[in-house]
Amino acid sequence: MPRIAWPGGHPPDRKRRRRAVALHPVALYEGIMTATPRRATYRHGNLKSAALKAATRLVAASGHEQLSLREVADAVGVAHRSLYNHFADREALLDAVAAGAYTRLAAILVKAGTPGDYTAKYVRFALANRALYTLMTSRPHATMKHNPPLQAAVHKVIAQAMRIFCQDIESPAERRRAVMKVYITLYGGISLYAAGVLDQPSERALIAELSAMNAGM
Amino acid sequence: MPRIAWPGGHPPDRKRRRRAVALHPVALYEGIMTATPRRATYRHGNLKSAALKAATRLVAASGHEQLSLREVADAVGVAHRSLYNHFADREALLDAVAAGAYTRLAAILVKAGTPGDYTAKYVRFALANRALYTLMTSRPHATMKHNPPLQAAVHKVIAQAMRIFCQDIESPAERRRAVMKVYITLYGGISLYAAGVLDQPSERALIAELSAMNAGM
DNA sequence: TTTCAAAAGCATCCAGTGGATACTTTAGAA
DNA sequence: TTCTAAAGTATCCACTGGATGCTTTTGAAA
Repeated sequence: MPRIAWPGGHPPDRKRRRRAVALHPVALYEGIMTATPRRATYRHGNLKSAALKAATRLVAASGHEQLSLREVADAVGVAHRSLYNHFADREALLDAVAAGAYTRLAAILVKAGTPGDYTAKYVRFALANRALYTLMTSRPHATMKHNPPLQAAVHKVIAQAMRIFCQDIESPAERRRAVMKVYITLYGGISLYAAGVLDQPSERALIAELSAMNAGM
Repeated sequence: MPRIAWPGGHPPDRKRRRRAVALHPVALYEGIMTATPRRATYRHGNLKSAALKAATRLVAASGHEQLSLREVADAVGVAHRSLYNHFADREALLDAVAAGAYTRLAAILVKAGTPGDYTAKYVRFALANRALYTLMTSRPHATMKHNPPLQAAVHKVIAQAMRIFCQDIESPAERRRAVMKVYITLYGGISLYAAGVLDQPSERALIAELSAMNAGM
């Protein structure tokens, strides 16, 4: 069975090819038997970080449940299977997106000086990046334990809360307990607000409310 | 092109048929050209409520994100497309499951007498039915507004909270605000506990903690 | 400088999903 | 008794995440 050489395995499938041609009119000039590379070089060069950026953008736009690997691959001009060279599976990609978002959040919280300030910054980040915040809080806890980069990013956020909310508390267990009470109100409040259940007060009013709830701790 | 009559449209597809035979050895006695009905009667008779029960069981077992229509259809012995005669789409089925769960929860909360009692019953229900609780709280708020049965079921739960937590409050806006503060802590606390973030105190300890947080309201 | 293994690409395949279409059976009202 | 509408059915479609086996390219060892 004679087969012509083709860059990267078999010649492309008819159906997908027709769609590719429709999307890339330039292929019309190249003749039907010519490969239509998505890119000048065979190697992407920067695929991992490019994919991460694209995935982050897509998650922010449409939510992590909608995200498909093919969508990400298309965005960076690569076959969907190529992503598996850099991420074990879809979940691993989402974990990486979440880790990046936690890192960004931690960088913001480092600059917080008071409980009210922390609350305001945390709430503003969550509401300005709702889909990302949903992704961050949806990563299964068991998964995190086996994902050092993600765990480290989360830890940075928690460390800032400790610094701000637990200055006077000695016992580590008590410190952790106090932080968790803070997160209960933050997470509950943001979730209900984002879901539209809270009669839509202003962001400012929400922050004031949650600050007050956390004041006594 | 001659075609033999077949119950319900075209003769079955080769591949799926082979699998069906493998699952139902009784078909071996019926000859290859005989229809192998999944059920004695053509009409199911009770499909809507049977599908609802099966879907509820499957969601409770594996979570609503895993639920597939084919799984539900198989469980009640019906073609997956038949479910569309009773539910507009997958989301509508999930909405119905959620409405049923809210109704069950409301029936429990009617018997609550004090804030602590309400909190305990609510938390116990949520933790005993975690996957269902996740489904209930994940229904988009906008969807609820256009789904009267679901909205009514949710309203029953809120009405009980009003009765218990807002006896002394006059202003409707203030009553609603107070209830929302209660839900912020309940939802936040249950979510973090279920996610395994809270160092796993006992259910009893969680209830005590959340009751205390809601005491001052 | 050449060789060659491993990393990073690729087309294709596969089983599964939600939904669409066009068909048949059957209950029950006219 | 007839006949319509509701409730079944098989099949089709586009799409998904993941598996396989191929090819190109890089860069270090020889």
